[in-house]
Amino acid sequence: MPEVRFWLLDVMDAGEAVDLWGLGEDGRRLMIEVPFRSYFYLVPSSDYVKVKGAQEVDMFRMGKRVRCLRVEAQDDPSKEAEEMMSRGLGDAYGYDIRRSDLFLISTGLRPSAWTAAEAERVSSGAYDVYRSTGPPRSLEDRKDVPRIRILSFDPIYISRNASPRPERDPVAAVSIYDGSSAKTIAGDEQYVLRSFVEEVMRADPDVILGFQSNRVHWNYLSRRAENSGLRFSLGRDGSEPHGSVYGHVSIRGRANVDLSEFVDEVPEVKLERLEELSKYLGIEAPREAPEYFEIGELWEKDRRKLVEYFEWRVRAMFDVFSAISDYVFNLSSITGLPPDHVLTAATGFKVENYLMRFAELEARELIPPRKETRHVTYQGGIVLQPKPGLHRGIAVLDFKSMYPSIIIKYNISLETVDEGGSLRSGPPGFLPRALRRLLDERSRAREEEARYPEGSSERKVLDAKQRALKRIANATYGYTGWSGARWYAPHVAAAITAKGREVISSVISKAGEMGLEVIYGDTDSVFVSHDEGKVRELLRWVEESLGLEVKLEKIYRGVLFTEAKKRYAGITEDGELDVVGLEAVRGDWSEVAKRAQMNVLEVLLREESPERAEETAREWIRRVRAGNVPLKDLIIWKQLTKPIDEYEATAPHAVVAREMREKGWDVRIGDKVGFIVVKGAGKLHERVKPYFEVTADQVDWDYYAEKQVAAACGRVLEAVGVDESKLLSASKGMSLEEFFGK
DNA sequence: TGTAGGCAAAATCCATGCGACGT
DNA sequence: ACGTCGCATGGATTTTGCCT
Repeated sequence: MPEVRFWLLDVMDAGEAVDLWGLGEDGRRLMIEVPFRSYFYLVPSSDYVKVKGAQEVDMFRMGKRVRCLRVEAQDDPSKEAEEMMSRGLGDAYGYDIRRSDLFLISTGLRPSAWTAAEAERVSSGAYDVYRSTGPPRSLEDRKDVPRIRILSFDPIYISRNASPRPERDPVAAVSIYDGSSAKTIAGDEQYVLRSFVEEVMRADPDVILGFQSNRVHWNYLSRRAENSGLRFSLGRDGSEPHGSVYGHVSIRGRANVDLSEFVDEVPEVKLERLEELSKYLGIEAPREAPEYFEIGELWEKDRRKLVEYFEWRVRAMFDVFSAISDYVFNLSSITGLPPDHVLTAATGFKVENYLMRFAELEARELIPPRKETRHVTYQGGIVLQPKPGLHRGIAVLDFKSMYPSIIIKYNISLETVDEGGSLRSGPPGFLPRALRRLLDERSRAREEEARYPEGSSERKVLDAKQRALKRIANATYGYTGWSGARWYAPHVAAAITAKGREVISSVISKAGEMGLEVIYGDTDSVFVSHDEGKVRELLRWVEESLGLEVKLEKIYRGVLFTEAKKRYAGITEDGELDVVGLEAVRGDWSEVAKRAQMNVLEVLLREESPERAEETAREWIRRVRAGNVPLKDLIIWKQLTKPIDEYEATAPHAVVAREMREKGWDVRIGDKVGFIVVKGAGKLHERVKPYFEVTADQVDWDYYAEKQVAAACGRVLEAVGVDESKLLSASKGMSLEEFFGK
């Protein structure tokens, strides 16, 4: 029988079989049908329990060997397993895993990686169809990525002074880009939608890129297509996009990637906009991008400019994808989640999918069913009270991957921690073994990476791989404390943090004994006076007596602390400024306050002149009082974290969101609401307006001077003995009213 | 379809107390 | 003498977004 080799793109449930979609070695696209039956394990309640057709197998439960029955499901494994349990036949495992997931978990096939299968060709057309004649297997050693065809798209909807709504507003145009030239299909809506479908079928992409496509566009376009009686055939087999589990949209035979979801992987990007993401990745973005509320107007007044912008967007999506695709594909093959699902899936599910694969394929550990469990909190890391002021010559030491290392070193796992929290000795547990594999693979990737020349594509791929492995390893501790996890184990999470507190405490005491001054510390880090010899000795001591790796992360020429934990700013020997936790790095402060604070910190740390820093702050306050700041620097962005009507307190951003909703703007959970504070009486929430409605004469400049700029600057100046009130009073200058009022 | 806990800060909420005022 | 209205005050609560 001939063997077909292909790069696995997606898996689809097909009743008695699963359909594997892939890119063939010969460059042709293909679909292979593989027969597959769902199955689950039953730990029988007694030796007399028999299940027809079931196979006896040895598995492990919490590290203990158990005899199990592997039961092939006739139809619905959940129903059949639950029925057996209710009849008292035993406990069932692995019955609530989606078929396509179970297929990947049990066969060890990896999406976004090479696969081989014995198969016969059934038909040949736009893509080849095969039927497998033997079990497919993963080609673990093959690491190249085939040439992938990509198409990006971005639709333009038209509505005036409100968000477009699919039941009302038509699709005016769709910009697309296939790597050669961007174009925009415009005209009558029927024509636009039909041409879009034709373009997709003609380009036949493996990956379709969009921004907010899962949340907005597929639903919008599908509804408009339905509305005009058009079949929206975008799948390789001509099927329409369909809602998959949890808000993700599936397009058969292609990977539907919503790039906006990548923002969750990058905490540095504070606003979920293509411009922000592009800038972060070093992709050129237009200096003045139109905002969503201007689109309707621009379509009427300056269509050329609008189209130019949308064509920039589809090209930028291409660039974004080429910057992140190695990472996405690696994350996909490590976790076993298909490339279009892996960004949509929350962290916990990424970890869980990896653990399930490890459980079934390597540990032979039974996979517990997901159940609703009450959330239990437990104690976390130690945070030291910082010594306030400006310190010179400070070394920052931190543990390398502290929690993963602790889990492995102290063998902390479900099998080794009892409910009381005490540790038992025993063979390496499930969690440590699963982590060990991730970390070993990561070291291998890093070693291999070093063998390739800087800038080579191999190096880039391996770097993406090691980052993806680190991401999963670091999230594993948190996973054990997540009440939604299959392997939810708060006592295990608590044992991990307890060990963490123990080791960091011993480092702190040792540093003190050695005569190093400890300035601050948080969870896995300590800030100490930088005495080179002693620091080196301390590092050696930690590695020898604790068996954990600590590194000299940074040396600050100067570092500034206030009395607050988790907030500081430092300057390194080579003049690089770090700002941590302070307003300047927060997404919910106005740009003017952030810039002013950053400016003050620069003067404080670079010039070490509190006087000049104070003067800098005064200048900013004067500028703001004079109203000499562009409006966009006054916007305060806050995320809507729940439905507008569920807020117990009258939060300013919720008030603005409600107002926007009433005017027809689509404001949803997760959206960031931008507002500006305007003049007026009463509470703050009575003086806020959507940022795009505010004019300069309405702005409450005093609010920005006092509650934003002075507050942010005062916070850092307080560390060098300058009082915020002094900052305000001296620069305020008495108004005439105040003067005569006295 | 939610990795975790620890933390700062702002705005709002709410109980409390005080004085002024009317009956 | 008593009730209550308005207002200030200060602590508790709500909310967000950061750090590791």
